[in-house]
Amino acid sequence: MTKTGESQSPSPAAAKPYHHGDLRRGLIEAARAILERDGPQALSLRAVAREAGVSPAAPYHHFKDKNELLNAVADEGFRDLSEAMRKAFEADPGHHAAELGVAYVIFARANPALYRVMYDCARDEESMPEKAHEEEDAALNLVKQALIRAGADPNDIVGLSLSCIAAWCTAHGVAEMAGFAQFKPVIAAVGGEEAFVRGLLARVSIFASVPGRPDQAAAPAEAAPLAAAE
Amino acid sequence: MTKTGESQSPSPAAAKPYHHGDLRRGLIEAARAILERDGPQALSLRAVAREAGVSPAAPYHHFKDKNELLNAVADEGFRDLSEAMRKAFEADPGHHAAELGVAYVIFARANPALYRVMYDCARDEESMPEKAHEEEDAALNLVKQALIRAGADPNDIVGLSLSCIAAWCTAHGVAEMAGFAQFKPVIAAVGGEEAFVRGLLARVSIFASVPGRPDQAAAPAEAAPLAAAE
DNA sequence: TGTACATCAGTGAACGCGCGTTCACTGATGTAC
DNA sequence: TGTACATCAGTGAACGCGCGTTCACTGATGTAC
Repeated sequence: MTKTGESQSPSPAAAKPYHHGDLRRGLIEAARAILERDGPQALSLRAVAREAGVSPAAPYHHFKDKNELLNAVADEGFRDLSEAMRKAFEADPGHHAAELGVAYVIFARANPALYRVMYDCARDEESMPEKAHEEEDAALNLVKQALIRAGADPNDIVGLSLSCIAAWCTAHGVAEMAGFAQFKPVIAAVGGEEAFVRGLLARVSIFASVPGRPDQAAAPAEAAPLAAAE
Repeated sequence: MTKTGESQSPSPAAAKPYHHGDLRRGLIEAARAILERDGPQALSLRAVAREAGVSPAAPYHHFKDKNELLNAVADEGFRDLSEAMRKAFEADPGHHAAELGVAYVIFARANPALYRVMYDCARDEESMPEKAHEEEDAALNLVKQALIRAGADPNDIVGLSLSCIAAWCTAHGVAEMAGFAQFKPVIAAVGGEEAFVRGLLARVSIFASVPGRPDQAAAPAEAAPLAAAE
């Protein structure tokens, strides 16, 4: 972790020094570059080293193994996602859950391969770094705040958890499927992907009876606001 | 595709004949066994051949390459999923969309590795077999029927499509995330996974205005700007 | 019914590949004196 | 300020592995006569 580079060498940095300076950082960035360019299945340790311009053994001075590098990448992803959601939350005076959902999906769609790595890390939780868990919790907390603000009962712990989880699941589903080619016509019809995503998030109520109202589920009027929307 | 086996040989089948009888079938079943037992990343062509008790080259008499085998497996998965949804639909006198969602999630949760293969096939659609597309369409049609039955406007093509897609996305999200370890406490609190899934599907309305009822639930104001936004 | 033969579904050895990881090493850094 | 040296971050060659795929082959099947 020696901060070299500018401290000693006045050379124009063109000389590709033996020491990298901050290879840990460089490797994570290389990994993200590969994800963006070639997708998740191209993300091997060797490819990352190659991308960073370093020998295949070099990463082992910074990460125990491939998994640890993956975790670091996912970790950073969760931080970025959480940050994006926080910004959206603060930018919306009403602090609506929907804005959090949109921010979530937009992030995932802008970084699909990274998102997939994050998801894979989240799934087998034993390997999940605690930092990522914290970011996840922070994001979920925003959702909880939004729901309470919208009138959810803060004392109904289980109900509130269910609502947060449901929101998360829906956002995940939309994030993963929004890019499906077969949706292109609909996306075009509603005027672009963000409108599409907002439209989807706005109508997940199809499954639900109104919470706290056991009567009726997918009510007749459902389609009406939809039709009006476009 | 020669139907051998029982037609000629009265032997007790213990003798492991040179010809398999229906290796294509056997390979697909072997693949599903591997998926169930070892997960998706264990699914190599060689492993499938091994599982089927056959040399690594044998599958090439039945599938052009690994991808074609994968497609066949996904294809069968889509058929099974569609079938499960159809059954649930017919078993429910009210033909509710929620029952379709539950059936979807239960299938995916019961066959997580298979579901993942199916999803991967669905995502890069160019490799998607048309048979699978048909099954998908059939399943989506059930959802559409359920929504229309619940009062959706059959003439609002785009709105109906959006609703179906939203339902599908939500089911996908729930299916993929229901197994997350961090949800275990909530699952226990609501009395098991099916109750959990039903609870989630029942409250996806958090993103939405209440169908046909602008009051209540997820803040009235929230839905309005959303709907207006598109 | 019996035999010759084309067809087909298997075998098993081999190919080249990229992978994760280890190893002994070496070049650069920065600190103690 | 100058020098000796411990520390650390790199190298590059090598390991064993399992993979997808190809190849020349051979054993079994079923059909034509």
